Amino acid sequence: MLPKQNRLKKRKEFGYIHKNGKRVHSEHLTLTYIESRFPIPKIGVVVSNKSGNAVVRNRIKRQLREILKQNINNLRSHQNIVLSAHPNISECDFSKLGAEINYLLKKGKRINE
RNA sequence: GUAGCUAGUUAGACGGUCGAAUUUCUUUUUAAGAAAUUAGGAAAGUCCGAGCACAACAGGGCAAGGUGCAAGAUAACAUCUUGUGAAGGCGACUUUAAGGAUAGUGCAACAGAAAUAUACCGCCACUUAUUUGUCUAUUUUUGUGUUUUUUGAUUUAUGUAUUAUCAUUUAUCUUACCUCCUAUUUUUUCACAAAAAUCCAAGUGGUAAGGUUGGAAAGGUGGUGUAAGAGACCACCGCAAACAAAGAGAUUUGUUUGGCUCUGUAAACCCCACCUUGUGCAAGAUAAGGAAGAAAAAAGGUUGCCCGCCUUCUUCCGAUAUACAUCGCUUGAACAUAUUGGUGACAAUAUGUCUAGAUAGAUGACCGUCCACGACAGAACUCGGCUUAUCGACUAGGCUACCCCC
RNA sequence: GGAGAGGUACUCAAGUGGUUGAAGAGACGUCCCUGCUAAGGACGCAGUACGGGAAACCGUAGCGAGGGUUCAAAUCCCUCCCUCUCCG
Repeated sequence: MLPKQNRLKKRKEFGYIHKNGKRVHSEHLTLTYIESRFPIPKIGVVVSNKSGNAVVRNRIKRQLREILKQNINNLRSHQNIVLSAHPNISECDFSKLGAEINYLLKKGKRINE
């Protein structure tokens, strides 16, 4: 799990980021990000109801959070990130998800060089 | 040994690295460290029943809805247990929305003479009229015209037969392909015309045996009986009612009586008996109000309606603004073990335990080893059930049928 | 988490037990009309599966799926599946 200070929590925050943020896409994921005035980066994960039943959705969320946790020290400060999964996400395994997230973070220039 | 029946249990294991939530303790002061605990048999579907919370849920009536063999269990139930009836299985055993159709109403297409009541055909008796020719029907003969095979569908009759089926057979319709394509004759079928022969009507009453249907025709089979017939009578079977016995009861057994009353449908309306206030934790609780104006008849609330009951409104100003919070929230019809009572569901007593409580939502991610290679699947206020999904593994000094050996 | 509504042809849909060939409209296909197209007109369309037949045609199943009640179910009852809406 992510530490509590790094989580996005409020419904308003998710709505604001979805409305005003910039997006980067890959085959199974979408990364939405926006600048913020707090130095600590905050991350939220979204998996829709169409991806599968509750067990599948929970496992995907855990795997995505685990990958983000490994990269959290490399992330640039002053930003909020929402990672959304596409409905066919259940095809991917752990290593493929990690590759996709790295690709997205580099493409969106979210990582400290 | 094979095939089953019943009742249950379980739902990968071990190790390493990195993390999350709750509680407690310690140190430091907002963080860190340690320890303990951290998802199921269905957590699911939300199909029933309760707790709990709020709303004057006081109360009465109507409407609406639910349940439906008996006795019991339970906080309650559309649940469970033990029995009864019915159905299925060689059997162990399983399944069962199983009250009332003689309280009333409705519906029952098509077919059929007739659909819950009738009397069309037929059968029988009696009375009246009466042999005539027209019509009609049948048969025979003659003449004219059409058709003639095969397959399929529908249909008539006969035989076997309880029916069904099967075999033979009659007629009509459909027409691909093949053969012939000129004419004549014979036979058969149908249509038309002519001739000859035969039969003929109406009414009253009795009867429900027979009449190609249909899911269903109002007891069945055989006999007696009769003008013809009939539960009109008899034997056996079946149905219904009353009585007696057994049982707590559903019901069972026996005896007597009955055939006027008697089709099916209540998962159609309905009747009988019993039950139901509504909304649902997004329930709800915790806060800051003040001023002015209107007002006794209306408005609003209380369940769908009526009675009844309860409350009061409008405007302006201001406060609260991470209320996106805290509580509700987990000690409970709880769990484990033992004893006792009960056929059993279950209950009582004793001892012990505290065993998820998140809020973008924790209970995990990755790696390694082993095996049978891991199914269905994720708590969201809490319980009791039902239903549905599910790779497998295992248990019972349990039970049944068949086969083999002693 | 809680409360509801619906499912009939390619699409929109009618049909609440009974001769049903399961209305109707659009779309689609064929033909007519026109020098050509559009519009218009006619016909066909529960168009599927299985069995029989050379064919015409006949029989059975089929209204989201599976059971039940009934002589008879798209319709009545039960259980599942799918879609949509509302409650901060």
